[in-house]
Amino acid sequence: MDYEKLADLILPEIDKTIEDYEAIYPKRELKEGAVVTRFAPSPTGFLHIGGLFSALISERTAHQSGGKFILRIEDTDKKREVENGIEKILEGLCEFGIKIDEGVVAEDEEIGNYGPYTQSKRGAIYGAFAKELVKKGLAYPCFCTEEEIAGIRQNQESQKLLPGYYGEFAKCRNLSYEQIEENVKKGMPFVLRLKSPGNAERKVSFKDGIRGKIEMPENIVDVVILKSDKIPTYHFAHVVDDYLMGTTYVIRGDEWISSVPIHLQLFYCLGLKPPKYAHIAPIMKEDGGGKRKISKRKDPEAAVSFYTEEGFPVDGVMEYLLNLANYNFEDFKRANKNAHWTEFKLEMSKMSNSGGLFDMVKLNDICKNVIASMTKEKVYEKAVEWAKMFDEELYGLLTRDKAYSTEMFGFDRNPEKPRKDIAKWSQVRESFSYMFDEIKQNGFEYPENIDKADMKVIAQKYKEIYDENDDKDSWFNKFKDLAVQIGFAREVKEYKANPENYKGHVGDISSVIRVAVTGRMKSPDLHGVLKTLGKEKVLKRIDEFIESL
RNA sequence: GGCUCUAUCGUCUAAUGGUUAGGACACGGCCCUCUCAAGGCCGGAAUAGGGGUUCGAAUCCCCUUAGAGUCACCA
Repeated sequence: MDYEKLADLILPEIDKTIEDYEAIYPKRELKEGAVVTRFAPSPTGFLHIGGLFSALISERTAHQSGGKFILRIEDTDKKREVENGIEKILEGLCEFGIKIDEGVVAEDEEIGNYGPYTQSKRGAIYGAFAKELVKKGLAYPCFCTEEEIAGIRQNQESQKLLPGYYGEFAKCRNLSYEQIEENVKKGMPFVLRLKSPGNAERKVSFKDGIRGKIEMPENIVDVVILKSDKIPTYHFAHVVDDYLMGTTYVIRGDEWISSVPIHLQLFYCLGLKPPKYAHIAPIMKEDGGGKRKISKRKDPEAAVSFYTEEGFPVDGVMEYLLNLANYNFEDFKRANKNAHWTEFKLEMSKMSNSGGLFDMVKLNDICKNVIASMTKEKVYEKAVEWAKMFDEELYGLLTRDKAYSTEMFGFDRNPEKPRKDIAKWSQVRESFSYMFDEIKQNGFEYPENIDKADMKVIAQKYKEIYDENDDKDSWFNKFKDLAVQIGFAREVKEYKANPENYKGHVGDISSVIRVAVTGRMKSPDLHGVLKTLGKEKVLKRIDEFIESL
């Protein structure tokens, strides 16, 4: 058959060749060891935590090598597309500090010399590569209907054969030029299939960056490369795009691992050199004893917006992801307390090759540490940023008196042993509610071991000796003096040694004042709380407390 | 079902033929302490099962079991 003629028959509108495009997109000049990676999501909804993970791995791999990180949009399936899909992805990446060197940077904006980076705008390019395949006799039009394909499949299943369009089942493989021409002239829809040169007896092997050597049977299926609307399938688009864009390292989810033989074959048929591959395990979720891939539909925590809404610090989420990626990230953090996560050298070989469970508890811990290591000014800034978006009332309260709020975030924030209580900004409201009359809950959590009469005495007497200017030592000495005055032990130890001699101890004095002022039994450093609250609030609250008794 | 991958404390994992199988999170106890948090110390907790190979196996091989992925004109 005259394949040149066939190519012109089925792809008449294509007038450029692979060489033409190679001239438009020349080979990149990269320094030794520099890697080009890409993140290539479909705009089918919000950015998934697994997507962020994969983007992070790709971005790190590129940037720590001095290479480039590309964002490509794979919008070849219009049915699944979602409104603002691109924007949502961009927003998510930006939020978490993933920097894009090339590709789509806004709904209708791209940067870089290897574009367009949106697959729906690359039709002619795929056409050229497909036409080349037809000319080589390595691709052919297939006119089979959905029903026919289903029939073939059923037949194969009943015979327990490999399902798919291949070998003797590939009817359209052997169509003559005349038959094809007739079908085309009749306007019959067709797809373009690869005429697979594979042999199931032979193996292909490749070295995966994470899993090492993987060996699989060659692909023998005549996969579709161009759908009936001339839009490429993922397989074909991947090969064409990553070749032309100069991707040197394809990092993607491990659901692609079993299609590698197809991709390798496509590169081979086109006479192109394939990139390196690394397939990362998905993030899993515990589900009734078993585990399953974290799911967009069922799990709210699958969306990255969940983390921003909850107010997990961005760096905490990234550190958690890095921790999931490389076990030695923890060691790195221990050795470099104040280092930013971008200073960590991610190693592909240290990636786990089975999917780990997403551990919200661990995320919490990491986020607590991240917040604990911030200055009070930073905490203020971040908390305000979050509140502005998600808690208007809190935003108003925090910004009403910046100095006050900043002091509040400074409670127990000493550099050696920083207080670790909040993991996310949404906890600020509850944790610091007592600092604001507007959100302070009513009522008091009375200590159980102290008589109400004693509480009253303590509160009244404390009012008399309270001086908002006391430093911490003299402030606490007043508690001790007061304790002794009313038959409580000056030191907790004295009380423990002879409990029968005392009604209580100095700790009980502070408990009463703590409850009077904050309403609760637990609080950070009481001296700091009183000082920040200020004389007016303190006295008013003590009065309210006395009245409540 | 075919193909591929995986299997170490509850969880994430370290130990690439020789370790009392290590760490982190979580959990429990003690200490410190005006409460809480933090911190310090201590503790319980694992090589899926069965066969080999070897002086020696978590590690290599085989089988079993379990889980994951994939087998579209979806990505």
